[in-house]
Amino acid sequence: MSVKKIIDNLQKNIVLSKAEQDLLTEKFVFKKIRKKQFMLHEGMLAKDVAFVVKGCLRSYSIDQNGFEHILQFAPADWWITDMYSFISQKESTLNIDAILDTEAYLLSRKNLLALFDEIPKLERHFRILTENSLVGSQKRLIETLSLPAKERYRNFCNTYPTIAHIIPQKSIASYIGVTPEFLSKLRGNTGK
Amino acid sequence: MSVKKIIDNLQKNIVLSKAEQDLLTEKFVFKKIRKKQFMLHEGMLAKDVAFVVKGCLRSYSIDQNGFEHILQFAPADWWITDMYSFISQKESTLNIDAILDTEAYLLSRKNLLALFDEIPKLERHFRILTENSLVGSQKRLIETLSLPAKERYRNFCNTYPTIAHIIPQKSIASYIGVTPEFLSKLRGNTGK
DNA sequence: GTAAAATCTTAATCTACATTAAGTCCGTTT
DNA sequence: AAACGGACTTAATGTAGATTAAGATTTTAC
Repeated sequence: MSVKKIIDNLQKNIVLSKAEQDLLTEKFVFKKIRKKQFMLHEGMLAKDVAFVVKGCLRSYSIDQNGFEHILQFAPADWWITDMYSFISQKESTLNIDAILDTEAYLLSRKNLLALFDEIPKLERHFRILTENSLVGSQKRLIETLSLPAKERYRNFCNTYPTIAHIIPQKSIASYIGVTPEFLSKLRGNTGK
Repeated sequence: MSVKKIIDNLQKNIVLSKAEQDLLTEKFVFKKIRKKQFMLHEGMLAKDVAFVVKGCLRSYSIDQNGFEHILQFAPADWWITDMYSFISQKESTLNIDAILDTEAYLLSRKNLLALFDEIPKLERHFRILTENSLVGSQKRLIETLSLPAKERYRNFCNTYPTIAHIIPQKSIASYIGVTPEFLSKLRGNTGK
């Protein structure tokens, strides 16, 4: 079963006994999310964090003018949620939906916090996970402030090689912060 | 002594016994960093994380064209380091220097990791700290992608009310991602 | 399998912000 | 107190990327 993928992910940072592995896996709920279906709607509470084993989810906000801005893609082996809502349990500002047919394991905030107390070293894994997310977010922020669109596109392709040629280009445009028309022009130039 | 400020900061998320407080505080090193002095140079290792008790530090990168991009300000009660270098112990991509005469307590990576093992609940505090930083970084990323410069300036003033009128305007411009000339024009419009 | 809808491309025009440059107002240094 | 460099302003000109619009191509739905 693909529960193993979660265990493998956790064991990147910590070692878990068989008993601990069992305790963990029974808290995850398997779910299929078909293309265009939502895992989280803006204004709801982010009850769960998802670990994707197949397909791809994305998180995004919608601005005053109705434009989407994609914060994160989550292909296989990535974690995704609305961190703000998940940790504060206040209304989310993000939407999360599937851009491909997706399979994921969901873990509720309540169960995660309970697991932190039952398996203290689990807290280490999620601290490290969050540290790495922070570094990634800061790196992207600096890039957004300092690099022109063409290089941000190149960086996107390096960060998400597995989905760069599968997902719609307008999603990539929304992620790197340009219009689909402009991205189309950029790609036309280089022929890539 | 101002060590108390660190303890107060930590006790926002966890409760510490007197013994634990003592164990902690002896690991922190007090340091004065005068205006324009560096705490970290690009290419060095970020050995320490700093907790600022007075003044203000900033972290920033310098792009290919020599322009500065400020990632974070750290006035009193804020933590600051180059997270990438601090957690990976690879060469930093950021500089950290003082924009005001500053007093801070430094904690080395080595001592922090030792403390995580000696006081497991400390890991919780830093997980939560990192979670909040991540939420802040993601919020700013979305804002950078979706809001015009004028509103990003307003948001800066809300995030850093204590320093908005003390630090040079060119620093604010570098943080919100515009030239000093354009920020000057923005401010001229509203008279603020 | 075909119609409708969504996505992608191309091109003309427009705008938020950058660049350049010149001048003003500091706070420091000597 | 003069001289200096750094910070801020103003204004003319330049440009990366937005907007609008129209057609071409691919995907989805029935």
